Amino acid sequence: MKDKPTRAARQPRTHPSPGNATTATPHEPTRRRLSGRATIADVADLAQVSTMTVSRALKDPAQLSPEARARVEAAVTELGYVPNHAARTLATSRSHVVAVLVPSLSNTVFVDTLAGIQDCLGPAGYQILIGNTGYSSGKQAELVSTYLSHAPDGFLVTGIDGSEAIRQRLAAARVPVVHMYDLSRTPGEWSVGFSQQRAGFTLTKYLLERGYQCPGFVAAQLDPRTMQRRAGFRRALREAGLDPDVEILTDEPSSVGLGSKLLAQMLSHAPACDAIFCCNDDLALGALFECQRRGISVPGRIAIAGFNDLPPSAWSTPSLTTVTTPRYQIGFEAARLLLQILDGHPPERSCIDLRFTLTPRESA
Amino acid sequence: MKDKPTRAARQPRTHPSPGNATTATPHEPTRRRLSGRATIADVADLAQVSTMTVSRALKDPAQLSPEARARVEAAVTELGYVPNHAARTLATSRSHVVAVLVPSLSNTVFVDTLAGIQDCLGPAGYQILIGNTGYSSGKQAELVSTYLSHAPDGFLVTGIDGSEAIRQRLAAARVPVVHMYDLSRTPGEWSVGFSQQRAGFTLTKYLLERGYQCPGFVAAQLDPRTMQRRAGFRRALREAGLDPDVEILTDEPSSVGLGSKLLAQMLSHAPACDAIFCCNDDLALGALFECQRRGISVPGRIAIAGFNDLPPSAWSTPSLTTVTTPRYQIGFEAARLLLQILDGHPPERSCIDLRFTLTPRESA
DNA sequence: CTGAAAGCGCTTACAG
DNA sequence: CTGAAAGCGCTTACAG
Repeated sequence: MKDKPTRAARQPRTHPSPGNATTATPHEPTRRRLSGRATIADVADLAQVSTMTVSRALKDPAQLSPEARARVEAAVTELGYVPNHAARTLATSRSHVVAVLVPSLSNTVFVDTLAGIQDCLGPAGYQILIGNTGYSSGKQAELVSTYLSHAPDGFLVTGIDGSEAIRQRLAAARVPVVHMYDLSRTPGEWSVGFSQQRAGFTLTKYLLERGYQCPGFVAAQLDPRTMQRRAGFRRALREAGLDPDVEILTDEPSSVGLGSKLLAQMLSHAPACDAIFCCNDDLALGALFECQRRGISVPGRIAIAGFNDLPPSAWSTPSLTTVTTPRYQIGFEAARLLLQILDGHPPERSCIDLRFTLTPRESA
Repeated sequence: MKDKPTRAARQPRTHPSPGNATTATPHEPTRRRLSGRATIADVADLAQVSTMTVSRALKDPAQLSPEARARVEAAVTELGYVPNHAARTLATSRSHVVAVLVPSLSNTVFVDTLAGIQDCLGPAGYQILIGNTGYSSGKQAELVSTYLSHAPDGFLVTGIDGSEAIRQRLAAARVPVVHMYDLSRTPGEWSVGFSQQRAGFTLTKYLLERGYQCPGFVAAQLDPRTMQRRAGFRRALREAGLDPDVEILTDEPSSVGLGSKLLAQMLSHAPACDAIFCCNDDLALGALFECQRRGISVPGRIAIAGFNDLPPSAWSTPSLTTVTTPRYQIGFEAARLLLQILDGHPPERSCIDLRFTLTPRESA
């Protein structure tokens, strides 16, 4: 009696009658759980092997004898067996979930990045939990806590930059974190992106080379990446001996409508401004619309440049000069880096620079 | 010996020394699991109650004596205890995960809907898994399978419309499904949205009332919702005794650039066309850009109307006449409906009509 | 109001 | 190449 295995004691189980070992023979309906799904034990019974053998068949079929493998495979398809993730997670303490924190989804920027993440992580069997922080560090902290309870295997984040407290919670949880979009200067911190500062510098240089005398900087949201672009703008102007303070900054959320508004402000506060560097394409598009509304010629009276190269920017009239950013690649490579870390093969460089491209078009 | 509880047999556990029952007294470091996280057993030990009492304290504190509750609460905060979702899922066969299938994230339409879903489901303790089907029914089938293995408590879907096979897999899994965006005509099927057909009809009627003689329909992607709008367009033209066949349809993915291209096609194929109904705002914006490029006056020579009222549409020059859709509300209400179903309190009506609004502006 | 026991479905050493 | 046992961390009846 004391040798009776736990499994049998836990629950009566109907077995296929011992006689029909061949898969072709019809057998009694296999017992299912409440969930309605077949379990690994059902497969094992039907295939006449132990649950472990089924487990092995699933993760490394080569380990089995051809016969056993064939029987397990047949049982799996016959029962429509799908592994239960919760059970696997509990047993392995690997959730195969990655938490992704992005500051916004309202333009295509981070959506492209998510696509890259999905394309890398999906085939590797990972699910992603997407948290939209709305550029708020309170929301960030909240999401980190929530996701931590799901025990993700890793985090992919944009814009944790602000809060030291959040960084510490993440460190305490000993979960690997890859930062996206900017290049980290903190040693030992993984990052995939490009130099926001250099991108801002490059675009501004371009404007100066085109002969604009008084470029201005227009920005909203004012997240750290935007501020880096601004730093690049200022550096270029200073190097050229020009006034770096022609700027309109607001922490309102970025939008096309806001771009219209900010263009108007720039025009009235700095009438000499002959070119504006908008910290993103949405703002630039709004600025362009406002110029059209007022009959102001672009780039004749004022040049307009954006940032990111969103899809509409190539089609507006005039088309928008901008900086093309490797958004999809950032997601894909950040995910790939995380996978390498999780597999115990971290690369040497902790900081992957994916670069940006200046894309001159008609507006500047 | 045989009475030794399983837990003790499984793993040696260090208890706080029996003497110091008060929470203020320092105690030995509590044992943690490999995962590094405290477990319910750790909390139980520290609070000197059973694990079940902790479990109760977490879900219904009122059930406990004030003393026990206080000790559990103190232990929870001291250990930073966070419940393990995988264990809870396994024990309850409720995953607290909802799978959401959307056809695209590349404009703000479904992003708004996701926000609504999050805002409803997040506070209720649910996580969402977001699947982007890319308007492909193959991808749909794939995502349904993948997500089914995560045993979501429910599905929120847009555009399963196509495949009967997918509908059946979902039905077989006995998981509740709420359809979003159109109103289902299939009895017993939950849906939250508005009548796409009526919306198409209403916008077309408006164009006719404004005196346009030869409206045309421009559409891409050709998903079922787009085709419903087209049906509304055709009905309105037929009722007016006009030719409903002025149309350019393509199954290419929708984009601003494509809008420019399709406007050009319409102009050359149907020179008499004096108003176009674009099946979404991206297409309409592209069409507008193309008119600007060609120096064609809008709405003078040709009127342009869009669909959805995306944020830029209010700001273009001219601003875009369109149909405003309750995208956020659709997500929120669909999620709320799902929650009601999961709680065993389904509403009587299976079909929730959230309506649309005609938004006339400058372009038509 | 509180607890002992068994179970959820899987995997990890450890044997053989 | 294959299996018995124990464990992952929680909850659900069932008792008292």
